[in-house]
Amino acid sequence: MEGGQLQAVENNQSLAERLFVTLRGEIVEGQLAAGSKISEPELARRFSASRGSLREALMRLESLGLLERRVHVGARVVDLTERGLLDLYEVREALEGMACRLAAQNRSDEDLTELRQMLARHEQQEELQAGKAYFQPEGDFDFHFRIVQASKNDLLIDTLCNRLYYRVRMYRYQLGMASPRAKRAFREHSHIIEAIEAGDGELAELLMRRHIRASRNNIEKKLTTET
Amino acid sequence: MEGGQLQAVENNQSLAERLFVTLRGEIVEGQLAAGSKISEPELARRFSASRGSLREALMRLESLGLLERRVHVGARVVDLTERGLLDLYEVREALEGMACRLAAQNRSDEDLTELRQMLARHEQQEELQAGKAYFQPEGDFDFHFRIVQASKNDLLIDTLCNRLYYRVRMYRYQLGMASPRAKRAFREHSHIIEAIEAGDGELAELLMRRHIRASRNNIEKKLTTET
DNA sequence: TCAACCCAGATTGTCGACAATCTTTATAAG
DNA sequence: CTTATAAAGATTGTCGACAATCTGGGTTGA
Repeated sequence: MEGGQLQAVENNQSLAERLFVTLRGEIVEGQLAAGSKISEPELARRFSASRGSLREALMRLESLGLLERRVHVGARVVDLTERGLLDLYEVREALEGMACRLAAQNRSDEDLTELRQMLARHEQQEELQAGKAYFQPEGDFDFHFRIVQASKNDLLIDTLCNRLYYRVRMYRYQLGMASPRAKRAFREHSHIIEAIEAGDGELAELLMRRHIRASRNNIEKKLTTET
Repeated sequence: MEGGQLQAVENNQSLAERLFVTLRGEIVEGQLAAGSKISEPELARRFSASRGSLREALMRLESLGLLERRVHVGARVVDLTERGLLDLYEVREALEGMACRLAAQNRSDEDLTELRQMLARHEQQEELQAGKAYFQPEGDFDFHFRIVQASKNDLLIDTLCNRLYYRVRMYRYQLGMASPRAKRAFREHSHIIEAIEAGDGELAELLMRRHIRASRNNIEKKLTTET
């Protein structure tokens, strides 16, 4: 348990905000173990901050669903369950499907060119490390992320990119989720972009939902056979 | 601006929690006007609470999307825009559609009987006040609410019932949304329940999405003709 | 031996005060 | 008269201390 370095982030923000960002990272990457209890005094000492500022950060983490607080008992990091992971996939299927439908309607030309560039980069990476058998996970995130932004629905963007995003990353880091085969994921992404370019929202939604559901089924199968 | 009565809620909760619930109600019903600035010292005095406790309540409200805070500037109640209302419908279409699909799979027998009872009550009410031309809005909420709970997906339930729910109510109260015709809404609800009972998730999702999209289109048309 | 009760220690909730920052108003220069 | 500058006032962010509550261990009684 090191003396904590606060990330610089943006220097002009509030202390509570920096604490929030730092702790969020530690929870996602598992340095603050899933299921473990949070001691306010201890964490406050570790960052040389007051309990008040720390508490503000904790409450933001709670609203992200990264920890649970109970009155007069304290905060615990959420624990990762198979059920929670599968639930998350179902919500993503619904929301990202809708995001694709809307992106096909509302995308700007700039959105489209950026998506195409991103896809090209992924293809290069894939060819370079063809043997490596898995996709850059961050690249996959970026792709989904970028599509959501093209939907132009602020509530949808906030829900997916600010609220569910970190939960997804937490599962990826700590349950080391099966990443779909690079080749197949690449082709699916490619088809989704084509549907978006063609303005076919119905197809774009269908493809994205199938894409996400395939991942979910993959995980579900792996979990039921392993346990 | 009255001296504020804190709702009893549950007496054994924290002060910040009670402040949160009270303020949430005032924002939803418009007593704290949309778009208006929040003065921490003023509100704290009004409830005879410290600024610290009040700030905790404000932060929870922020995470509900009911107010926006900017560093060193303060909090404002969100303002209601047509765009925001339409965005909200799109997110609900995606999430409640998925909730219906899952409810068809995962509902308990108890869920189903409660839904049927609820529908029966609505039919009675409707016959009683047939001329009144509009549905009890709370009844409609309850119906959607109850379906979501039958989905058994905790993340979905939390997102819809704890996060989006109050935003929906806020728009209903303050923009006095067009409530769909009672007769038609009732029939649509009835068909949705039948699909859920039959375990036909695909149909249930389709019907719910159509149901919500019809409301959205109704609003959209009304807004574009009025302005 | 086991259960209920009680006490001590620690943790969380709440408060008031101080420091940093923003907004507004008044002033002065162009 | 307009614009820029600067001081004053108010608001927000941060802190440390006190009160209310929970947790764990020990004691007492059946």
